[in-house]
Amino acid sequence: MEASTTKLAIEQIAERITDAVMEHRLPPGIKLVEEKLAGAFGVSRTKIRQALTLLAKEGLVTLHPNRGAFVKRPSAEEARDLFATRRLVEPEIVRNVIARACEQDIARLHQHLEEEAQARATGDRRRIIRLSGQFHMLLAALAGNAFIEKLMAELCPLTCLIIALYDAPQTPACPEDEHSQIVEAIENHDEAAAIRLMLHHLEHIESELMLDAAPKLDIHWETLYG
Amino acid sequence: MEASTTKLAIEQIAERITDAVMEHRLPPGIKLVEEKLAGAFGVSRTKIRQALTLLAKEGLVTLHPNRGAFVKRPSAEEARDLFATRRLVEPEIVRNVIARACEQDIARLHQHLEEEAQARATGDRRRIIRLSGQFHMLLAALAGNAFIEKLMAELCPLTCLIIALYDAPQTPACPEDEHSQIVEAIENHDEAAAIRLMLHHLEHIESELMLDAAPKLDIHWETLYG
DNA sequence: GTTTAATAGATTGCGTACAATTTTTTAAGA
DNA sequence: TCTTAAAAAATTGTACGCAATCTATTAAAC
Repeated sequence: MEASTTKLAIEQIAERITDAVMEHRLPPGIKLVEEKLAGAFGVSRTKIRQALTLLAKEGLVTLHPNRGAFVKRPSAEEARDLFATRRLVEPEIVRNVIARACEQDIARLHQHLEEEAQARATGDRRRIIRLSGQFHMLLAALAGNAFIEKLMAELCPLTCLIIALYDAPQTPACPEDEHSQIVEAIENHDEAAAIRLMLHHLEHIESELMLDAAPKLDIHWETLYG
Repeated sequence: MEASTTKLAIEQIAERITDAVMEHRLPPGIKLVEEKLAGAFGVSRTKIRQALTLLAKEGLVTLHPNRGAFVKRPSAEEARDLFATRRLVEPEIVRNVIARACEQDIARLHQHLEEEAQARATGDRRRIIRLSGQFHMLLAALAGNAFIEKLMAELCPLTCLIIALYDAPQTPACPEDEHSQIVEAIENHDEAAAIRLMLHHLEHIESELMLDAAPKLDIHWETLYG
């Protein structure tokens, strides 16, 4: 979130904030002060304001009138709704990717798996979380339906947020090879297997959450800039 | 779109513009000049600008850098993607509504059907189109999943836009009783029938579009304020 | 008459300033 | 010491103004 030399468009600002949320650098509930962001990005508040309305529409940020913008703290019910939506949509994504992915698309998937492996190897936990989300965004992009792609581009960052709030602290970042298995099934055009693996993967993530317990209350200031 | 006395929030401005699009008062491709809108709504351009970025994120408006905002002209491919998405999502909506709708919810549905009938009786074509879209938004709201509700709140106005672009001119507004039949099946907790009727309804709408022909090119200035 | 260039006009992009509101700090009272 | 009240500081909401850009008009050249 450092100041940059080139002028940033509001979408880019929103994207940078989204990345920070996905990497758990901006924890749920934290206040996003406009002036601070303006300073950090080297633009005026006007642009920050537009980026924040964008993120609010996206659902990643909550706007309290006269009180400011806060990174969303999804409720347990929202978390359940989110996974229900993903269970509905992602099998369709898998179907479409199998039906229309070309070699280049498959190559991109492999390249992404490589990045994930690398992040795991170097123990870069933040990057692992973000890349795990972005794997599903990439799949959605390859499915060739702009509406579903856009939906997943909203649901994945929110999923990262939910993990930040409800994940058991000792849980390992993400199952090592579930993404690879899905890609493998896609390559083999094994629709049934790919869907089964996808649903298993989603249920796996959701099951490790503690949605019945109270969400983590306060912000971990110590590790915020760790 | 007349000037109002109370101060409008940007969401309200966006909603008013959305309604105008749904009623085909703002046709696809028309330019939305910031100053004009600011005058019409009695606010400064700053707020209009935020409303437009919101609508652009929603997909109802296209933003051309330095050239302004235009009501979107969805391509045939986007139209097909939209209906594919609706065919995926709306059966799930029907399932959820059947599972969890209370009497009050059913009453709201009947109330809406009444409004539609009234609009049909008075021949208010604009209102019919908007209400037809809003029926699906209401169903989505009753399904109890915030993400699906939000998705449908974007897809329905876009559907109106697609109808404006690709509908055969002589087509009657909307099949008279398909909405009522869906509500009836929901009331009877007949999931299979409700889903079948919903899919039939969607296919009916899509089939009446001329997605293979070139979209209507220019704006009907004569009927714009009719 | 058509094309090209130059000018004038309109519109968008964005920073800034100020009012309205909230939050924090300080002080007084119980 | 804990409440409550008042003042100060910080932050948001919004309009305004100017620079940058695009569009339309006019004039010139061919």
